[in-house]
Amino acid sequence: MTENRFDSARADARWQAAWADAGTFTADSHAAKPKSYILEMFPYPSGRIHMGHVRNYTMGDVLARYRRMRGDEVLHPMGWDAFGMPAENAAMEKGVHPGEWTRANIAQMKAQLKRIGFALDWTREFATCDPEYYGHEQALFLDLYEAGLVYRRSSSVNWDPVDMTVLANEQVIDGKGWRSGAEVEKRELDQWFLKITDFAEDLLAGLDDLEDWPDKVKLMQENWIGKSQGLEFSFELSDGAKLPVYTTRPDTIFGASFVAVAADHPVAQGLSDDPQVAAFIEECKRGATTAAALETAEKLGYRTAITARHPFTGQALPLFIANFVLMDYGTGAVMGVPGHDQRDFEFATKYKLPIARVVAPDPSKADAPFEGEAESGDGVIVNSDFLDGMSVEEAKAEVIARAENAGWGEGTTVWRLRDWGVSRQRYWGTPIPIIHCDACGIVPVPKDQLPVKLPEDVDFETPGNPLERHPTWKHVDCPCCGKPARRETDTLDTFVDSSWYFLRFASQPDDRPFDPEEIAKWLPVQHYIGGIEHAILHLLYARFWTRALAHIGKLSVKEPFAALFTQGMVTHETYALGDGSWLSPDEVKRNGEDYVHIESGQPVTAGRVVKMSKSKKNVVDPDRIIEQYGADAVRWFMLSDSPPERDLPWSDSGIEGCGRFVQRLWRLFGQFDPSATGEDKALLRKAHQAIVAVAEDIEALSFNKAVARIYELTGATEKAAPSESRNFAIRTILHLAAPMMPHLAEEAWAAMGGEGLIADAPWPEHDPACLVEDEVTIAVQHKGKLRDTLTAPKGASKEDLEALALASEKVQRSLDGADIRKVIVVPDRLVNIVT
RNA sequence: GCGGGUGUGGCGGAAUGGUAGACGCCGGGGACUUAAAAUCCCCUGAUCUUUGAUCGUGCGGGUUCGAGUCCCGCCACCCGCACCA
Repeated sequence: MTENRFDSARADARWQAAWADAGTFTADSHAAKPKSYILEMFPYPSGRIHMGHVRNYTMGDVLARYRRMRGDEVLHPMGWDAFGMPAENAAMEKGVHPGEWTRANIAQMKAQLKRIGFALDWTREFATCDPEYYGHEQALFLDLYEAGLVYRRSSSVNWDPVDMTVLANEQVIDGKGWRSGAEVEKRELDQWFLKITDFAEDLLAGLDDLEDWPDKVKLMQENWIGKSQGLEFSFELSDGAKLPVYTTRPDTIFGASFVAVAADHPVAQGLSDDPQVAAFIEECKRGATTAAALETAEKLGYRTAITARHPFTGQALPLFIANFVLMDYGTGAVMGVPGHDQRDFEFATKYKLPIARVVAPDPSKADAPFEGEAESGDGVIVNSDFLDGMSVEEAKAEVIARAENAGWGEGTTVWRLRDWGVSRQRYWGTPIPIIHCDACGIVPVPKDQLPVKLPEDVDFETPGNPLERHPTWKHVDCPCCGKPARRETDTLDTFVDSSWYFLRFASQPDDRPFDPEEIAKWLPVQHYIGGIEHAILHLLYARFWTRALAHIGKLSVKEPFAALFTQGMVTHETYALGDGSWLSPDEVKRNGEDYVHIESGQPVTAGRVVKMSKSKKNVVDPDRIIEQYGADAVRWFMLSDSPPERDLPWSDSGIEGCGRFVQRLWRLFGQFDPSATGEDKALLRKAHQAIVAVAEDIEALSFNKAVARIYELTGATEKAAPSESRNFAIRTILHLAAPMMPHLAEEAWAAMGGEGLIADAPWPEHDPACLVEDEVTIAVQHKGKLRDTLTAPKGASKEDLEALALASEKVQRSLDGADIRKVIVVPDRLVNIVT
């Protein structure tokens, strides 16, 4: 009696061991083959692999296995983004050392990944918390420091009062910390910065070359970098001072009716002895923090006694302190042109300031009134002296030219992008390799003393930075003068760790961070796959870091990721009890149309389908599913149905279907019959068509379509009678499905007596001659509707097709004797009869 | 507010301007079985006067012999940014 069920538990383990023993997926930098670097964003070792990881890594895995079948030497590595706050939180909550906690999580998650059978090169695995890794990172930091791309300054920072740490602008969402969700405060601290702004222009221009990045991501980066061009010029103030302002609309300068500065602008601060001014400044600080408040915030101003002299008309414009002017953009001061800027319009309306028109649709409408809002669109300049009649663009250039000639202003570019603050007042991160000496100032740690290792004996009893409190760690002798000095106790933002890990995967010498020549063999990454949530932060930093290293001659590549793919999330229905508490899918059962709580029998409300998250309890544990259905069924599910960029709704019946299909294929593979003879031309054609189509689909990352093709070919093959062609079709399915269901494929390959591992077998060749159809189905339309379908020989003439169509009984009935005005024939496709 | 995306059966989704709904899931019917599981077969957009016809891809127009697809104007939802001068 033959076993006719595929035993996934046995097969999964067997083939995972076989790949590991053979070193199948170990990448060889010296191989003569073409190289493919397939990379998925490495995970934070939070404790367990979740379905989102499984989906992400399955996509990369299919690509990696496919590229191997296509003859490439593939680098498909995995590692751990291992520094970060959760480890410290665990330390505080459970009294376990962050390193210990992290290592245990890594061990667990690695075992989980292995059970899914990913084609990973584990020989290159590392964690960013390995001293070897962060030691090299410290060396790179010092390289950038020497190149002048790192600096320290006191600055107002975003302080997260819950996590007790500094956040980058990018980590503040709606005025709240991205992790803790706590309201962010402002604090003055000495901080380390990376000069990402030096590369603003280049980072922006580089986006144009990233053809295989989603437009959405490029646009988000473009907006984040925020280039704007305009005029910076100074107003002479009535108190004799000069006030620099920045405007992108110098063409509207004759429409200026006031000048405004930010509440924290020096001019405003200079007036703060006046209690009214001080009170207004306080009010501004209180108001504008959250997005919700900003949306409805009224434009508020305080009119000072100072006036500003208009550079052309000499008119005295009132100077306001205004709540809508931002200190950290441009110069922190603006000229107010109410007619052509909505904020200025609202402000002028409230404070009864003149609203002049200086741009009009055409010169005859120079005095047209405004209809309740500013007009920021294009037009012709009016009421503006020498600018009258010019276009907006001409006028901009003219004003800039005159300002530059007269010396009171110049054309400038202003960026939204800020330098990257990398200091974190945290223990579990890469120590910044700097020593502070009272005599010598800031002294880099000599490279031969790297890595600066984190001390192991730390306590997490009190919030804040344990490095600061450590009894000995920060006390060192100055490398310059030998006198007692202090170590920097800040650690690096973990985004630094993930800004170069892809380089270390490609090349990992002991004595330096990487070898540029070896990097050049693999980079840029051919497919980089991860979540859209990294569209700005990680991806911009990685692009910057790579550029910065290229800039100082450490690298020859500038763009790390040739193609980016942002995959959708794995979602699941949510379940809630009447009191609003969430239930996990295990806790509910279906009762007809409704759900009930298994334990209490209470009715359960099925809610929206949203991203799986612990807080909503709508998670499904991959391990449990693998145990039940095997790795291949889970992998297949991750690839089926939803296009990869969209969300994938998890369903129990879906995974059951995948489990059934694994068994169905296993039965079909068992029908491979070496003694069968004869040709089945139609099936042969379908098999060859599938070879072409599945390859195209995989290359386009349309895994859902590749899956559908395999289903189709499977269905056709099952129905076909035994023949040599059928054997070919069976073998074809085996190869096409191998990147997606590798364990089943190996097991069947071995059972069929295939040589070696199917993981090493090439992608099947298609025969173009077999693709050609000899018969085609022709649609016949009349009055724009389908009336009949006919079978005709491929390549039949227009005349023949027309005659065939008119001979159809159904067509004749539809025509009902009407006069035929025109017949349109598309060869091999359709006949459309117009009456 | 600005920018981007999406909208197709009960559900996930297919469809170079050329047979809308491939493929999967759910559902219905049947076969096999003492019974069940498993498996296999058939049906499965809506409506109607059901050998057939009409309607149907968010809504309203348009181009075309022919529109899910192209153009114009809306609507809804999702995502990103947000007082950026």
